[in-house]
Order: sequence, then structure tokens, then C-alpha cells
Amino acid sequence: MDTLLDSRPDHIRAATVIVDLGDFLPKALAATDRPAAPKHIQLSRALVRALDEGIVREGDKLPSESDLTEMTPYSLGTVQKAVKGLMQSGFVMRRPGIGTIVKPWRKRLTEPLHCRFTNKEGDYLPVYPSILNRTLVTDAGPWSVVLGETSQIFRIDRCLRMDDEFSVFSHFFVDIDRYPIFETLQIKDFESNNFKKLMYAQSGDPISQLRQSLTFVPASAEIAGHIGVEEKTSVLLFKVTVRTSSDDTLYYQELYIPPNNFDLHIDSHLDGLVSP
Amino acid sequence: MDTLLDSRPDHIRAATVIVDLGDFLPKALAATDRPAAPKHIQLSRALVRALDEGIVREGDKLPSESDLTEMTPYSLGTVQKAVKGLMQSGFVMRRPGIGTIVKPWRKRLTEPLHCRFTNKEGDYLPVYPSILNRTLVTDAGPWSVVLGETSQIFRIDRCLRMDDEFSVFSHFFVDIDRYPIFETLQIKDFESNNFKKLMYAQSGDPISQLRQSLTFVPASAEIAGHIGVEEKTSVLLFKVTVRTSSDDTLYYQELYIPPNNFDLHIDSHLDGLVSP
DNA sequence: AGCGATTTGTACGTATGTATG
DNA sequence: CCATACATACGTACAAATCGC
Repeated sequence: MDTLLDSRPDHIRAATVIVDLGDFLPKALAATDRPAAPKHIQLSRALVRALDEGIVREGDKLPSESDLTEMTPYSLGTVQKAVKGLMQSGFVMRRPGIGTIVKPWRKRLTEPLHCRFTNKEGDYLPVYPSILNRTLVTDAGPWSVVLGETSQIFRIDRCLRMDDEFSVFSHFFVDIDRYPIFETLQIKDFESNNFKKLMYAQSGDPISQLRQSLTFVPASAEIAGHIGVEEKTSVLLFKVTVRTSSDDTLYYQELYIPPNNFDLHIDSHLDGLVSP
Repeated sequence: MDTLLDSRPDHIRAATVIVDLGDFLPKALAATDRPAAPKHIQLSRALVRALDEGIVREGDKLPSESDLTEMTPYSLGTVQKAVKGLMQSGFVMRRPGIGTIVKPWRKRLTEPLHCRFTNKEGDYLPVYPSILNRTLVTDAGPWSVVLGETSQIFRIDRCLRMDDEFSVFSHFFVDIDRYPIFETLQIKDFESNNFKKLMYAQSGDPISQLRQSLTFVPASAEIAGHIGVEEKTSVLLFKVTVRTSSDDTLYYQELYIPPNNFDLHIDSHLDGLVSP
């Protein structure tokens, strides 16, 4: 084939070598989750882990379905479910007759999940979160609607500094019945951990519904102070509700974003395959 | 069951009656797509159509998997795929032991796909689109990156009036090799149709990847005029790239949104099940 | 252009597990 | 404890797209 006329994207054209997972997969699958996740989820996670650990790299071709069926104790259908999940999450690309190819993912997902900015070059700004406060919420609001009127809701206030450029203020609402760790953990412990890890450590439930909305609102005095704008300046309020496929709300988040010159990247869906 | 203590959401509590699709489904499935879509997609679409036509309403319980298997010529696995697709798209909710329940969708999706606002009551603002212009794009930009440097790109400029409240200006970029209809159709024909219908009529390919980002930008003179703000006013630039699961870009859209008091609802994913 | 070999995609039938009422 | 209904899993078969010869 004439490569000069090969206009396919790099991550397709370059994929000729099939990555060897013969050593990795059996070990990765032996380390079972507790309680045991479905087999196709275990396989999906193992493959994502292989990506995280650099065993599989962007542009690599994964073993074929039948190969995976042979090197795992799973059936073809299970393997297919696993790889299909990876495709729906955007990790890989599949074509009949070609194979399964790992898409370029630019950079691994870091904290926090739903508020990442890129500069003009497309690089993500590093985020430096700091915890300001944690309170038991007693009044009603959007949080109680989505998390349930009867539940015990904690609110965690954070300030997310975006690489010394600007700051975002965050109200994070969570039901402590579902995530008791947010009540028991000391505030200082939040600093060293990150929210995504905490959420996944507790739930294991796949995220499959994201409800997001945006409004312009005037900044309150408190919020204005934290994000460095004048009081009543118009800022963006970004509301995020995260649900499982069975419609349980995992958490609700409000992000106050001042005017800035960076691109806010909006997540579409993740299907619970993000590696903790 | 004591309804006073029943704190479950309406759409679960109310679902006691199983909707009768015995008449509708066989007829709906007989009207096959051209070219034939996979059976599980056909079934999904038939169920969505039942929703559109009011045969199934919000809160209704769908027939069980085994019932659907009996009333259709399809196997259990096929039925499961179809209903699972509806769940991942957010149309229905499923629980073992209970059944499949149609979620409240407030209002059917109308035009345009990615820019819908709600008022304080949660109702969508009606949208009145008008076509301003259609040009062949020759220069490079984000559009050429995502649609391909070599492709013939058309740009359609539109003004989307949001229920007499405010207006949004839109640049819609599409590859005419993929959607020749955007070149052949007269501008006046766009008014009566809507974009979503046009896109689905042509492709049939399921949408599965949405890439969305937001930036603050100063409004150009032209755009400022259309959306009724002063030149150089800071407006929101909402960029949307829509791809299939095989990574083909369907279209790219830029939306210029003036400051306003409504909620911009952000789509997460639709999986191609939206009924045309 | 044609023909296998490969690989994903769809589909069927069956069996068993788990949550709910 | 039982019936219902969704969830997972297995094994098989064939179709459709792609590639190399």
C-alpha cells in the first residue's frame, strides 16, 4: 500500500503489532474484585489497567476476540461485551477485518472528573484542589431533589486552582449513606487523595448517566472571594449530576467558573471503566 | 403498600400497568428500514416510536423480556440488547424483579440537538431556527481538523431564537461527501425540516461519541449583531463534535451563546436511538 | 478481480444468578 | 418460599468488512 496516499488517522495506520497480553491478563484477572464484579467488567478493567501500566499503548492493536477467548477463562460473548464496553467508552476503536485499536487518549484522566480545562495547545491544565469546608446540609435545593429528600447529605466546599491561571469554586453534594467515607474521613485526608478514587473505592457501580447544565449567575460575596472576581460578577454555574444506569444518583456537583481564556472540556460518558 | 410512606419517585411508584404492545409491535417491525438495520436496533426504534406516538407513555411499564421475545420474532438476547440500548440512552429504567419503566422525558427531543435551554420550571424553550447562509469552507480551522483536511466542507450559518428571550448564533460544519443533502437542498427547504431529521435520514449510523467544550470569546461584529449584544461582549462559545463509534466525524458545530438567565442542558450521549 | 483467512458484528438458544414483591 | 423479571454467561452459527495473495 502506498503510504503517501494512506490518509487514515495515525492510530489506525500505525496499528500493525498486536500487543502481547499473555502474561498480564491471567494475573490481572486472578486479582478479583470484591465483591466479584461481572466477568465482562473485570476484563474491561483489566484491559484499562494494562493501558494505565503502559503494557498497552495508544495505537496498539488488542488481541482478537477469539484470542482473548483463548487466553482468558471467558466465553466469546463475555469477551465481546468487555471490548464493546471499552469501545462505547471511547477507549478503543473497532473495525471488522482489522481489529481493536487503542485510541489516543491524550492524557490519563486526573482529578477532578468534570472540570478540566485545556490551553490553546490542547494540554490539560493541572488542578490543585484544596478543601475549604464540610457541612451537613439541612435545607432543600437541587441537591435534595436529586439525592433524595430524606437522605443525609454532606456538602464539601472546594477551591480548584487551575495551574495558577484562575480558580473554580465547587460545591460537592453526596449522600453519606452511600458514601460514608465522606463523613468519617478527616478533612486533611482529602488533600492527599482525590475524589474520583474515593468514589470508585466505595461504589464500583458504573456511571452511565451524566446530567449537566450551565447557567450564568452573579457570584455571591463568598464565591467571588475564592475565585478572584468582583461580587455580582457574572460567572458560569456548571451543574453535574452523576447517576448509575439504574438511576441512583451518585453525587451532585456545582462548579462556579469565572470568565477565562481556556477550554472547558465536557465529559460525555464513562460507563464506569475509568481506572481508579 | 402505604403510599404515604412510599418515597420512591413517581415514575417508579406509578408503574403498575404493563402497556399492551401486542398490536403495535408486529406492525412496527414489519415496516423494515432500508437497508435493514440490525434486529435489536429495529426493536429499539419501534419502542421509541411507540413512545413518540403516545402508545407508550412516561411511567408505563414495558412488557418483560420474555414477553417481548414471544410477541416478536426475535430471541431473548436480541430483545435484551434492544432494551439495554434504551436504558443506556436514558429512555427507560430497569430493575430486576420489577421491570422496565419508561422514564419521564419531560418533552420529546426537538430541534436543535445540542442547544436546548430550560426555564426555571424545567420546561424547554421552543427554538425558532432561521438559516442565514451556506458557504463552501476553504480555509483551515477546527472544522478541517475534525472533518478532515481533504474533505469538501460546507458551513451553514443559523440563528436560533429561543422563545423570544434571546438568540444563539450557530456555525454548522459538515462534510458534503457524507451528507450531500446539505449541498443539494435549497436554503428554504431547511426552514421546514430540521437538522436532526436530515442527519439521521442520511446516516443511520449511531452517534456514540460527543466531544464538547466551552470557552469565553469576544463576539465579532457579525455575531454580536445576530444575537443582540455589543461587539466584543464576552459570549460563550460551545463547540460540539459528533462522532460514530468507529470514530468517523458526523459534524462539527460552534454555538455562540450570549449571557442569559436560562439553563443550557448538555446532552451526554444518545446512541443513535433518537427517533427521526 | 477473485478467493481464502482474519476479525468484528449479529443472532439464537439455553442455563443460571440475583433482586423484588 | 415462590413467581417474576432483569443480569450474566456459555456455546454456536453465520454475516459483513477487510486484507493479503
